[in-house]
Amino acid sequence: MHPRRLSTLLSKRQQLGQIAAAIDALQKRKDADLKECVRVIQSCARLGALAEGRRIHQLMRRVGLGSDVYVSNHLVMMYGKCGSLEEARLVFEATPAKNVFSWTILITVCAQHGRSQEALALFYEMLKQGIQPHSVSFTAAINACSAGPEFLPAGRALHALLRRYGFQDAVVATTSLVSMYSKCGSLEESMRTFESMTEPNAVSWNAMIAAFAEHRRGLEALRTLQKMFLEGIRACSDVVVGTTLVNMYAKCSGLHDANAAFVKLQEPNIITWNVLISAYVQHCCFKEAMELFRRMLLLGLEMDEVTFINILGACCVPVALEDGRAIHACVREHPLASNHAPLENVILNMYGKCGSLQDAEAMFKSMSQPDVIAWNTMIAAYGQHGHTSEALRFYELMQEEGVVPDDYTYVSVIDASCANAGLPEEAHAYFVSMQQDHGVRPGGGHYGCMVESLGKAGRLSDAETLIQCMPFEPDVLTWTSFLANCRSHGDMKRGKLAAKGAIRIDPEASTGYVALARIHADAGDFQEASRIRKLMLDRGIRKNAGRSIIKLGTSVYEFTAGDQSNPRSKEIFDELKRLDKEMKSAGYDPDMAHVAHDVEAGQKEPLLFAHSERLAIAFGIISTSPGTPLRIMKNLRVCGDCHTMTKLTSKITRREIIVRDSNRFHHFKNGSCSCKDFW
DNA sequence: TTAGGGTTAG
Repeated sequence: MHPRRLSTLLSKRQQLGQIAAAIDALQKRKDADLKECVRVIQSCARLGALAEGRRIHQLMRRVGLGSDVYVSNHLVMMYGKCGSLEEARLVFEATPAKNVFSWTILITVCAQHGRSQEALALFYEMLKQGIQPHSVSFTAAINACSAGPEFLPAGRALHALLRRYGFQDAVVATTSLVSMYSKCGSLEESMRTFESMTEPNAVSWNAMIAAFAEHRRGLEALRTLQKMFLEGIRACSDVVVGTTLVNMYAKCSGLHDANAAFVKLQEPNIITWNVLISAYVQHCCFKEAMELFRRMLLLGLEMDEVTFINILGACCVPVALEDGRAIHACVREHPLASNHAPLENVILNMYGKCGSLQDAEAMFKSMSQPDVIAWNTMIAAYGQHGHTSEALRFYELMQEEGVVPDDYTYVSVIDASCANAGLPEEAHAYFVSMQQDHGVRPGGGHYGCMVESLGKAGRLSDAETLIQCMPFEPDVLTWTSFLANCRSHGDMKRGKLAAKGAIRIDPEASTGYVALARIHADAGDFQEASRIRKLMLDRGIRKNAGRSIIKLGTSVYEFTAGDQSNPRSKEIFDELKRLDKEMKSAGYDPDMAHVAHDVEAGQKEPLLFAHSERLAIAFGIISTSPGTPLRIMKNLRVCGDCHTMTKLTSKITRREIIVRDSNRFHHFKNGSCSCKDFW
C-alpha cells in the first residue's frame, strides 16, 4: 500500500470518533492517565477539533490537572491550533508556574495567527520576568517579524539579541532570519545571514532559494547559489533543494534555465520530473513535454497521479487524441492511479477537448462516483460539440443523482442552451433559475454567455443593453463574441463599439484592430481603416494569421492560407480542384462575402479556395484511406464559406470531419454540421 | 515531557 493512501484510510470523521471514545473512556476512570490525556489533547490539536478539545480541558480541570504546567502548555497549543486564541491566552494566564515552553508556545500561536505585536510583546515580557529564552523562543519571535517590512527593525533587534545570547549557530533560528529578511524586503541581509551560517541544511537552502525567487533581481544570485549547490561547496545534495531550483527557474527565468538545472542533478526524483513536465506544459511546449514523458517510460521510472495529470494537460487538443488515449492506457495499468477522482476528471476533460465524445462518454460511465467536476465537464463537452439536448439532459440527471450544481455548471448550461439553437429565452430561463432556485450569483462567465445567446439570435440591442447593465467590466471574450455576432448580422455601428471594447481590454490582441479597420473599410472610410492598421503596427501587434493543424500518424502538419510549402502541395491543390468541381456540379456557389469578413482574407476566390483548413482537409483526404475521420484544429473561427464547403466535403467523401476552431467544435457528417450553422 | 525554520506536482 502506498503511504499516502494509508494515511487517508482513516477519515477525519473516524479519527474524531476515536477521540470522542477515548475521552469517554478517560471520564469513566477514577485516576488520571496523564500520558493518555496529553495524547488526546495532541490529537485534538492535529485535527483542529475544538469541541473535543474543550471536553478534555474540562476533564483535566475536574481531575485537578487543570493548572499543571505540562498539561496547560499542551492545552494552549491545542487552542491555538484550533484557532481559539482567547482560550489559549486564558489557559496561559491561569498557569501559575509558567516555564520557557509556556511562553514560547504562546508566542508561536500569536505569530501564526498574525498577531505579531502581541508575540513580540510576550517575548520581551518573558525576558523581563527573567526567563532564560531558548533558541526556539527566538525562532517564534523572528517569525512574528516576517509579517512585513514594518517589522524589519524589530527583526534586526532580535538578530542582535540572538547573537548576544550565543545562538548565532542555531540553524533553525538562523534560517528563520533568512526568510524573515527576505519577506521584509531586505534580500541583502537575507544573503548575508545565509553566508554567515556554518552548516546550512536543506531547509536553509530552500529558504534562500525562495528568497531569490521572491525578488526578481535575485536571478543572478540564484545562479551562483546553484553553482555552490552543484559543486557541493556547502555540503548539500538534497534532492528537494535541486527540485526547488528547477521549479524556481521555471517560474522566474524560463524553460532553458529550468532544464539546465534539471540535467545537472545527479538523482532527480519523481517530483523533479513532474515539476519539469509541468513547466513545459505550462509554457505550451507540448511536444517537449511528451518527449520527457516518453523518456520516463523508457527509463522505467516510477510515475504517480501527478505525472499523468500534468502530461494530460499537453493532450487537450484534438491532434493529440492518440497520445491521450495511450496515456489513458498507461493509467489503467497503474495500480495507484486508478479511482483517483482528479485524474479521472482530467482524462474526461482530455477526451472532450480532443473532440471525442464517445471516449468521454465511456470514461464517464466507467466512473463509480462522478463528482460535480465530472458532471460539469460532460455538460461543457456536450455544449461545445453542439449537443444541446444531451448537455441539458445531463444537467437534469446530475440533480437526480444528488449532485449539487455549482457556478461552473451554470456557465456550461447557459452556454449549451444557446449553443446552436439561437434560443435566448431558454438561456435566460436558466440564468434566472440559477439565482432564484439554486442561489448561485451570476459572475462574468454567466453574463458573457447571455450576451452570446442574445447576439447569436440577432438581438444585438438587447445584448448591448446587457453589456451596459452587467455589474462587471465585460472581458475580452465577451467583446469578441459580441463583435462576431455584430458582423454576421451586419450591424456595423455596434460592431465598432465591440471592437473598441476588445481593444480597450486587450490592446495587445489583433482581433479588435483588424475588425475595426474592416468595418471602416466596408463603410468606404479607407482613410480611417488605414489609420487603425497603422496604429496596430505602431504598437507592434501582428495580425493573427490563420493556421490549421492536422495530425497523421505521429506527425503534425501545419498549414497557413495559400500555403505551398508542403511537399505534396500540388496533389493538395489538385484534390481541392477536384472537390470544387464536384461541388459546383452539385450546385454550390462560393460565397464571396466571407472573403471580406474573414481574417485570413486578401484577394477573392483563389485565397478563399486555399484557406488553411481546406488545405489541411485536402491533405488529410489524400493521405488516409477512404472513410477515415479527420481531426483538424484551427486557431481562428471557421468562415462561412469554408463551413459550407466542409459540410459538402463530408458528404462527397463520406467522411467525418471534426474541426476545433477558436470557439467550438464542428462535427461535419453527411453534409451537415453539429453546430447547426450557429457558431 | 512539551515549542521552532523551507520546499517540490494537480
